[in-house]
Order: sequence, then C-alpha cells, then structure tokens
Amino acid sequence: MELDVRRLFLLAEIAEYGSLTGAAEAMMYTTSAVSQQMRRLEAEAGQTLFERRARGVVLTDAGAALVARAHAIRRELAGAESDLEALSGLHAGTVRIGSFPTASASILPLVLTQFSRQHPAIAVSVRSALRDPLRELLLMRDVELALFWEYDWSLFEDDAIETERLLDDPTVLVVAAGSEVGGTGPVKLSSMAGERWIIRADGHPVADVLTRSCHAAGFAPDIAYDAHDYQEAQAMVAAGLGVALAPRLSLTNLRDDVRLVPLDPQTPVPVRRILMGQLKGHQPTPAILGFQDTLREAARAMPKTFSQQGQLGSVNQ
Amino acid sequence: MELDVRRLFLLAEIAEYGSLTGAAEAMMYTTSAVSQQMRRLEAEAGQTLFERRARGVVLTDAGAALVARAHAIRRELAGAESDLEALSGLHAGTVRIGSFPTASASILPLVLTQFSRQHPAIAVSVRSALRDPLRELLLMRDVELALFWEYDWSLFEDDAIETERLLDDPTVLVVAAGSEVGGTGPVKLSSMAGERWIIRADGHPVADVLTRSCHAAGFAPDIAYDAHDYQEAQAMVAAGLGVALAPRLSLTNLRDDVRLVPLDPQTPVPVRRILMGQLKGHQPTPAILGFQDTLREAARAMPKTFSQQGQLGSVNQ
DNA sequence: CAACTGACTTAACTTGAGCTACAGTCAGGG
DNA sequence: CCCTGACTGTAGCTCAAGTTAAGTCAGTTG
Repeated sequence: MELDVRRLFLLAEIAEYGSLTGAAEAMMYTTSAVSQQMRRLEAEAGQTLFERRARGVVLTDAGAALVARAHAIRRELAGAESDLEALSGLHAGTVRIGSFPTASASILPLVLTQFSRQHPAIAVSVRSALRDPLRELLLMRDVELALFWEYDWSLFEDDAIETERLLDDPTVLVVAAGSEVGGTGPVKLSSMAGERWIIRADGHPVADVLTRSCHAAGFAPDIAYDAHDYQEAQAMVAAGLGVALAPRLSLTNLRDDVRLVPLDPQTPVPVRRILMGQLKGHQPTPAILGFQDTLREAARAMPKTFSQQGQLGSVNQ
Repeated sequence: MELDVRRLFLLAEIAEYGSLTGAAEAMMYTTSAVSQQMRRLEAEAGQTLFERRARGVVLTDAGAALVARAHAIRRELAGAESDLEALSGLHAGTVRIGSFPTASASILPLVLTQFSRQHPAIAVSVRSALRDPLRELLLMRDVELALFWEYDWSLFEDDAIETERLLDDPTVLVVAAGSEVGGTGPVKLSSMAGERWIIRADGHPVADVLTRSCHAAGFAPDIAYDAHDYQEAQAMVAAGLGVALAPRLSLTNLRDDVRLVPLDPQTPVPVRRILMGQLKGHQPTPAILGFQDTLREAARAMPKTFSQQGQLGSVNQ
C-alpha cells in the first residue's frame, strides 16, 4: 500500500472544505486532478475514505483517521522548517573551534563570552593544540574553524586550508618593572645589544624572533635563560635575569613586576599574524559564519584592549 | 522552501548508511538520482545538510534535525497504516444502525451483544423509528444499515435502497394459558371463527393481518379490544378478553399466563419478513460488513431461539 | 608516485505521474 | 423537468525524477 504524503495532505484539504471542488480551488487544481488523486489514495488505503454525496463528500472513519495523521505530519514539517529557521538564525547549532595555547589564553575567552552572549543557544567546543596537530584537526574536520599564527619567515601554508588574517600581534620587549629601559618611549632593538635575554626553550618559534631580530639589529643575543612558557619567562624578567621579546598577545595577564616596552617601528619589528583558517571549499554553517563575525569583531577591538591594559601606547600600526 | 517528504526519507536513508551510494542501493536508485534529490533538498532547506567526505558524508546539525523529523513522519505514516489495518480488521470503527421497535426489542439485543463480543472495539449506535422515518434515516445517511419489515400485501420498496431478506417472522395465535385452543397442535384459523379478538389500535399494520387472514378463512373477526402495544395485548389475552394474532418476534418476552399456538401451515399463514436494508451503491465499510454478518448469523439462529423459549415447535418453514 | 578505487557530481536524455481540458454522469432543488 | 453543483473518466501534455555516461576528487595501494 504505502500511503503517499501529498495525497494525505490533499485529503486533509478535502476534509476542511467538505468537497473535492473546494479542495481543488484551495490548491489551485482542477477537480478532476483531486478526484484522480483520491482514487489512488483510496487504492493505497485499501478502503473508501469518504462517501460521495450530491453536494460534496463526508469522511468515513478511515478518512478521518488519515486526516488526523496528515495533520500530525504537517506539524512535523512545520517543526522541521522551524528547526532550520533556528539553525540559520543562530538560535541553535554547534561550532567546533581549534586554537593554539596563546590564543586560547588571550583573545579566545573574549570571543567566547561575546559569542555566547549574542547566541546563547549555540554550543561551542574548543580544542587547543599546537600548530600541526591543529592543522590536522581541521583537515580531519574535528573542528570547523581554527586559529593559526605565522611570521614572515614561517608562513602558514596549506593548500587545503584557506586563511584570513585576523590580527597583527606585535613583538614587544618585556623588562623588569624597575628597569629604566623604554622610560622615554619606544626603543630601538640595536640599543639593547648589551642586555641578557630570556628565551623560550626547545626551539619554540618565538626563539627565532629574537635571534633574527637581533641579527638584523647587528648583534647576537646573550641568552640568560631558557624558559618553558611565557609565565616562566615573565618571572625570570621580573627576577632581573634579563629582558625578553614576546608577542603582545602572550602577555595578556601581565605580572605587576614587569613592564612592556614597544619597539621602535622605524626598525623592522617582527609581527606575529593571527589567522583564522577553515577547509577550502567547505561550506560554513550559519553558526560558523556567526562565530567568524564575532572573531573578526574581537580582533578589531584587540588593540584597544591592549592599550586599556596600560603600559603600551598604540602598539599596533 | 516547502520541504519534500520523500526527499526527507531519502536523507534519513543516507544518514543510516553514511553515504549516498549506500542509500541509493537500499532504495534501488542510482547514486546520481540520490545526489540530485539531495541537491534539491538542500535548496529547499536553504542550507547544507551534510558534509561531503572522501568516503561518504556526515550530517550537519541541520541534516540531523531533518532526519529526526523524517523519522517522526515515518512513525506517523506507520501509525496511519495501522489505523487502516485496525479499521479493516474490525479493531476500530463505528456502525450506525436503524431499527423498528419490535426488532429493537427482540433480535437486535442478541445481535448487539454478539457483535460487541466479537468486535469490542467497534462502536455501535442504534436509532429506533417507524418504517418511514427509518427509510428517511437511511436515505439521509444518518444510519448505514436499517432493519425493515414487509408483508406480502405491503412490500417494502424503495429504489434507492437495496434489501436482503433476513428472517421470516411467522404470525402466531396468542391465547390465555388456561385456554384449550391448540391443545392438540397447530390450529386452523377457520376453527377460530367464534372467538373474540384483541387487535392493535390506530390502524397498526398487524391489524391488517387479522382482518385479511380471517377474511381468507371465511369469517369477520369480532373485535374485543384495541390495544396500543403488544404488552397490552398480551395482558388482555391473559385476562380472557379474547385471543390475538401477533408476529412471533413481538412476543420475545412472553407472560406466564399466555400461550402461543402455531397456525396450521396447510392454510396460508401470514408471514412478516424482516429485511436488512442499505443504500444502493453505497460501499459498506468493513465494520458494516461485519455487522451484517452478525445479523445474518443471528437471523439464522432465531428459529432455534424461538423453540428454546418453548410453546412452539418448528415455527419457521 | 602513478594507478586504482570508491564516492560524489554534472549533463543529457527518458519516462511516467500528475496535471489540464473537456465531456460525461448523477442527485437535488426551483 | 431542466438546471446546477459536484464527482468521474479520457486523452494528452509537461516536468520532475529517474537513468546513463562521463567526469572529478581524495584516499589507498602496488
């Protein structure tokens, strides 16, 4: 048998108007079409669905039962449409984001609170990982969007991933609070040749920043300490072991006993670019699009956030 | 937008198999057909419903929502089919019956109890009326089936109603319990010429039976009393005012102080035929068909019922 | 790393379900 | 008794939903 849903809807229409002709007018069909469809439906149902009277028709028990089912199906369809509505209107949905540790500790919290305030019904999950595992998460579709970083000399490139530049994260100098360095404003790196340096251990990419920058400024840095994270580096700077170069974003929660000094923009200042990446040709869901908007928004506001946190004037160009 | 239900089902199939190809095989389509249908469905939905991977597809939130709705609709359809099943298997439904007073008081109670024992889920409603109003009920479709009666000289005829003879209801003689009439078996009406008679008043059709029968037997009956119903007539017979002729069915609950005497079948005995009538060309519902079966069954068993109630031997031919 | 495989897409073509137009048929109502 | 309103039947057209065939693309395998 296998009842056809369109015919059930037509039957419901007939029930409403009490005649095939009425239903036909409502549906913009001819009466004949309705009659033919109902013949089929009765064949599918295996029984008479309405009695033909001289002025219209009246449902049998079977017809009435099918009309009730038709209404239930209509409700489901309406529900389906409102589901879609909710998803496209960001009243429902999920996003899965990948991020690297520094971003997770700085810009991302802002973005997450902002986003969940704007779209409280959308569930966000974040996975934090280093650059290559992160790329892998994206390629494996374990996340739909990921944050990456790059320097001029180590560009992020993957021909399956398209990126958008979110924000420039400038390199700044971290000095002990009591230090006189930068008391008069931005400093030239070349003037720091005599300092000792705190560096990130294990060939961390930011170590590159120091060696390259100093090389460009015409000296080789004197390494005082290999720190394993930015907190440790800050602590060593505070302790007076030396000064450090660090991306501004990594310094979101700054110790009281250290101070940031901008580098003189006259000389080339290494900039870490923060990128937002997604799979190429991967149609983003409405929820992802919304999340991207919030990300861009937050990135645009970031320089202001930096300056509100004091210590630095306009760090970003 | 207006989502198409068949496509939703196809999507559910895809969800189940995890690939268009799998769904295509299950539905005996080509992959191409499935792909085209899904393109349409996505257009209807206004968003991507699944991500294309190298080995199959995985649903987006929107896709998953639609699949859930598809399952709900499937359940409704299954429910609709089981509704139909119930109605055709007489596990559901209604019948509306019309009947005349004598039948309502005799054969109908048996039929109703029998039917509701066989098909407890079917609701029966009975409307009782005299012959012409009853015909009207049937023509107006206020009942789907009605019981009628006829005598040879007043046949029930209506070219919009088709009838089926259910049962012959013989005319019998009602005498006081102490009477000697019929002590030796069936009596000839002609031998009753000297009796006084109890008759139904107001030109009730059964009055015809008496006058015609007596006329045929060669005498005119001496009317002792005009009764308004069969109970009153029985009471008068019991009181010794006279004897009466009555259709056997009208005497289902017989007083202790009256007795039934069969008429000698050698001479023409007026017989009331009980008919079952329905609108011509009116497709009966399964429930009606079932009720008709029970009616025929009860009618066939009626003569036995008569004889079990004693007094009369084989009344029916 | 080239060829293979499995899965989705696209284009062109085919087919039949589902319309329309139109010509009944049938039952009530003036 | 014809007229009207409503359902039915037939013939034909149209377009949606299939198929076939020829890609494309991403993993996998020899």
